[in-house]
Amino acid sequence: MLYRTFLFLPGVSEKTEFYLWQEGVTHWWKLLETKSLPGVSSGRLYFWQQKLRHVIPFEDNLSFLAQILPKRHHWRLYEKFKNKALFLDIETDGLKKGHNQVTVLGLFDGKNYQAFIAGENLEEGLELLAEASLVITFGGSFFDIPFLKSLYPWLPDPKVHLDLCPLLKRLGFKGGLKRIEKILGLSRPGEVDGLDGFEAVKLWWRWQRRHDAKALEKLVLYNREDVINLKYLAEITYNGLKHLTLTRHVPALTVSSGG
DNA sequence: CACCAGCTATTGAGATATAT
DNA sequence: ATATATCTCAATAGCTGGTG
Repeated sequence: MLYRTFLFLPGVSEKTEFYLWQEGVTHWWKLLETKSLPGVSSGRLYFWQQKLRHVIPFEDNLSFLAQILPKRHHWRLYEKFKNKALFLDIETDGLKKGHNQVTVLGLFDGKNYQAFIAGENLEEGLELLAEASLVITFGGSFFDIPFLKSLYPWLPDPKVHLDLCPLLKRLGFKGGLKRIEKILGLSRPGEVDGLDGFEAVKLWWRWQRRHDAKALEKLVLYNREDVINLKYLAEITYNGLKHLTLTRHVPALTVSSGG
C-alpha cells in the first residue's frame, strides 16, 4: 500500500488518489513515467513528480513517512514496517488515570512475548517501549498510552501508533477485543477464557495480598493472550482496510433523475 | 465506575480543470 | 475572460464507545 500511496502530494486526497489508480497509476514509479493525465495539467503533473522524487529517498524512513502521511492513513505503513512493530497491552489496578498503577506491561515483537511486572522489572519494559518506533494496541489511544504517559511522562511518543480499535470499527467490527476475537473465530485457552479486565484487577490483588503466585501466573497468561492476538488482528485489519480502499467506488457521479 | 482520542458531519474558502 | 463543477483542506462541534 505504501508504494501506491499519493496522499502526501499537495492537493491529493482520497478522491484524486483513487482517480490516479483508475488511470493505471498504481505505484510511485508509474507516476514518474506518466507523460500526461486527463484532468491534470502538465505543470501540476511535473510538480507531483518532483515532490515524489524527494520522497523516494526516504522510503525506508518510518518517521519521515509518518510525518507526510495523514494519521488516518498510517495503517498503510504496517506492511512494510511490521518487522519493527511492538504490540502492547497493559494491565492496571483500576481505570482511573493518575490514581491507579500499571501492574503488568506486556510486549510482543511478533516473535517473542515478554511480561514486565510492577515491583519486579517494569522499568525494563518501559525502556523497551521508549525505543519502539511502531506501536500497536487495541484502544491504546484512549487508554494504554495516556495511562502510561501520566505515570511516566518521560516516555516519548512512538513515531507511529496504530490503534486497532477505531480501525476495526471502520471495517464494521464494533465491540471490545474479546467480542471481536469471538466473531473472528479466535479462541483462548480454557484457563483464561471468559476472563475480563476487572478480573485482571482482582488477580493482581490476590497476588499482592496473599502472594498467590498462581494468580500472577494467570494474569500474565491473560495478558499474553491479549497481546499476541493483536498481531492476528493487525493482519486482518491491514488486509481489510486495503481491500476497502482499493474497491471503494467513487460516489460522485450519481445524479437522480426524479422520484 | 472516569476518561478522552478518533469518528462523523458540516461549513466555507481557495485551487484547479474544463467548456464556452 | 467567464462560468461552472469538482476537489482539497482546515476548523468546528457533538458523539460514540471501550479500557482494567
